[in-house]
Amino acid sequence: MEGEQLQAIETSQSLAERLFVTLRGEIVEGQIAAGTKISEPELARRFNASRGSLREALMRLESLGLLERRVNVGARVVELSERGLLDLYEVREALEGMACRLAAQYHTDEDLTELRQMLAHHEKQEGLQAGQAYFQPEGDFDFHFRIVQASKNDLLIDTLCNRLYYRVRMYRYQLGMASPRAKRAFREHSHIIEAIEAGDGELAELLMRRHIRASRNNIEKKLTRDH
Amino acid sequence: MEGEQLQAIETSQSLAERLFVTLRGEIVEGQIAAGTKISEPELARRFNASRGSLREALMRLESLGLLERRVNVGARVVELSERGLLDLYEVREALEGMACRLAAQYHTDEDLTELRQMLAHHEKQEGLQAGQAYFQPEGDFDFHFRIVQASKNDLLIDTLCNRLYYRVRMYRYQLGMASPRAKRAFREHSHIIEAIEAGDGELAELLMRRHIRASRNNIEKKLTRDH
DNA sequence: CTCAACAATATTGTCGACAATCTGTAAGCG
DNA sequence: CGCTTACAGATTGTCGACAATATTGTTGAG
Repeated sequence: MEGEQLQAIETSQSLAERLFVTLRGEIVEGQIAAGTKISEPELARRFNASRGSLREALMRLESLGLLERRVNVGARVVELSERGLLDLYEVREALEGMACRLAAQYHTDEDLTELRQMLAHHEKQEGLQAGQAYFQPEGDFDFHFRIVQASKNDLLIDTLCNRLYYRVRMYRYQLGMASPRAKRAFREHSHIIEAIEAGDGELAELLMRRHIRASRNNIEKKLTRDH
Repeated sequence: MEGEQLQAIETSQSLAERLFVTLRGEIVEGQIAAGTKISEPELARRFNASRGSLREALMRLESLGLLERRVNVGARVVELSERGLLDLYEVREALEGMACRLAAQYHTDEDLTELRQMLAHHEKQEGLQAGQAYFQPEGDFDFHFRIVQASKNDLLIDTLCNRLYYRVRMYRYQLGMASPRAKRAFREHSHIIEAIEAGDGELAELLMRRHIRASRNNIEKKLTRDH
């Protein structure tokens, strides 16, 4: 039994880094199910890596909030809960709202160009979407990602893009929260960009918060329906 | 030359954990200066620990944003910048504002009792404060800490209390940003608690954001004065 | 039959050594 | 004289082995 190859395509920086990226993907996409107990020796053998390198990857995953580690017990993939998802949206509302406020003030011309371009691409895809919102989630993702970049606040960018968003994607993949409100989301995105372009930070923040809260309410409703 | 003892008083969970706590304290308080290059072998010898255990501590410090690590180069204590401090306050404004909104809705009776108690203690100390705002910073800290706890949003609590606040304290210690606006801060704290008690989340958020933004403006003014 | 103490097993925490990579210095060349 | 290139030293990345701890299964007493 051979250890498997882990993405040789990546610019291989360090083994631990590659393990981290690979495992992060598998956890986010659910190939390693939520709540799973992680066995260090087993995973190490699987990738033909030492336990040390693997442990480094695990610790990074922990700092992402994708794993929970307890001393002398081991690591488990984080459990997905309704409460956790709703909490996440509250934090996003606060953070992305601020990102919009800042983006309205500090965005570059390039930021706006890319945002508009993204929106157009978005609209085109939406045209041939008749019930199947397949690529919508990733598109929505790019939009939020790009807005945050425009805020020019490195701490904010890091917190959202390198931390929370992986958790968001994990929930989307595994609880399948693809927004069935694609058309509405598109209009909201459009208005947000306009506010940013107009330099109206206050409005931009308000719209983004309302946008995210609408998603949250949508989820909350769906969850209580399945109760 | 003997390796030094690291807080035996702590409930020793694991060596790496203790190393982490110790180093975190030294970085926050500036005993290990900002921008310092970290030598793994040197620190390992200093604590009579193996490099492996030390590396684990370093990685946790990195995830706190207190260290920056680059592959095959090593770790440096993060550099303190004016921009970094202002960024930090923007994120706090967003997050703690939301914390207040949630606290107004979800706080327990115990939360309110502790907050009021803290405020009273705070007021008493302020009486004998005539220019020396020594303990003020920590008191202010406890207040914000307690508010966040009352939000009952685990992700928000973790992000602020286990991440950002260490960075805040590092800036306070090393750039000495003890608020010279103690009396005013006290009144603002008082009003925030009242809003939370009244269950007025909207007002509580507004007041907290204004409170933090006032601190930020204060800092910004001081920085431009020293230009 | 249930519960508690104990032994066996497996897993995690810690360590020291080796290999890969970077930094700084000095020699060679244009 | 300045720039590139080779070398030496040191540091980081990776590995396998040992010790400490938790978990599981078993046995015996009540």
